[in-house]
Amino acid sequence: MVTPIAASPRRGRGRRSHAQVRADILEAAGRLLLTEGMGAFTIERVAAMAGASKMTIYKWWPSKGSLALEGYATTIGSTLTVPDTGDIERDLTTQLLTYVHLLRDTRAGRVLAELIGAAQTDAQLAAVLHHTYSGPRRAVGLAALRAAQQRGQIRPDADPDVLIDQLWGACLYRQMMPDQPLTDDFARAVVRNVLHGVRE
Amino acid sequence: MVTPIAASPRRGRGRRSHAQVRADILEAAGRLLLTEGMGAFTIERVAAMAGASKMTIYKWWPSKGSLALEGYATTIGSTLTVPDTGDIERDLTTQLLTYVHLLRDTRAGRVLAELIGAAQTDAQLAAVLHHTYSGPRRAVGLAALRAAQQRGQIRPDADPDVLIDQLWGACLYRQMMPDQPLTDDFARAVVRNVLHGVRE
DNA sequence: CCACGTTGTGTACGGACCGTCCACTCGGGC
DNA sequence: GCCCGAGTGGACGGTCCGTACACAACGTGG
Repeated sequence: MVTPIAASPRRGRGRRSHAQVRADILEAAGRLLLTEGMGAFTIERVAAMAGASKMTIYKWWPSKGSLALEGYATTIGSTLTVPDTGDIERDLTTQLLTYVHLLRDTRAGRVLAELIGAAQTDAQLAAVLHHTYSGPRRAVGLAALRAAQQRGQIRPDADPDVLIDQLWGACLYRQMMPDQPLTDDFARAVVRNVLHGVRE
Repeated sequence: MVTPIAASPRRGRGRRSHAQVRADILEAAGRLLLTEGMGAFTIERVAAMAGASKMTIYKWWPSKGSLALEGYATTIGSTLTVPDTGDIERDLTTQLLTYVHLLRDTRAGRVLAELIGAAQTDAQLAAVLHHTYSGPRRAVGLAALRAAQQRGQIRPDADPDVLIDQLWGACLYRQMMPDQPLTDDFARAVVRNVLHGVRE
């Protein structure tokens, strides 16, 4: 038996409201995910923690992955900082440092890698992940890059989408395939390289 | 019941040699992995396909992931092409195009993403993956980049390790987080950007 | 004010795998 | 030719999946 999270003692075997049950389940999902990671994330355990029935969960979430991601999004929230100082190098560095900090220093970073990993064998999760996470993230970066192109700070023939992959993708790669440490200097170097080039 | 792969009919319930059993298991593992993917990869199914006992597998491989990866490596083999024309841009492009081709056009690409995904929740697999895959891969790229630095084609203050992540990492990111297609032009643009920079 | 439909709960089920254990049986080394 | 190491079949308890069914509260319409 796992300790239920319901703050107020469950009334008899009564019935919580639609919204309340949903909220309890999502909170339990987020908590389990952040404390024990995706490897221990199980629908049965979420149900037990939320004091809910598995049936209820299966009724509202199509897959384990989608529940996990929604629980993640609910408890973490997405803090997409969008600095715009007019200096693209400065702004990109700020954004990437924030991203590196998230990946390296918070539980959310670990969990994000695990979610992306799980999405490789869970098409459901992959789709939700695209809508919820990578889509918005990419959009924010694209906006900054396109604005810089308008201002003439970035060559007009450069494809902003490619840059996104070279910036954020590089960081995520270090997180998921860690032969090398993910440091602040790495983030700065990534921005510098792609802006100025390394060719002699 | 799954069709056993043993070419020669199993003799009674006799015993194959150490090496033979190992080989049969690895072949079965590789085949299962490439045909059905990591989602369907199960020790019990590998054992059934190889006509072996689960015990034997557990005796030699510490985790499901390590068996999967070794099966993968055995049947795919690693074809690390190392062109060296003296022109770093040309060589990097060649290497990356080969990589993109592997990721996009072969089953091995899909499986590789699934393996890296699984490694996010399987420390065993992560370790083996580092030794078997990402380490060597990085070493090959590093060699090319360092040589180019020696030749004065790349700025001496640029960190080759960072470049690896921006080149290969970017491609892998598109494979695992596919909001955008992984094309040949993408590979070429990635190399171009990081060598020449996109700053106006 | 009371029956009723809606909605969630408890409980149980068959199935798939996991990881482990034991009894048996070959084969090759002595 | 005998014996021990190594592999096999089979079975076990455990966890989790996904689903089914009967029942209990709630709130709403008659």
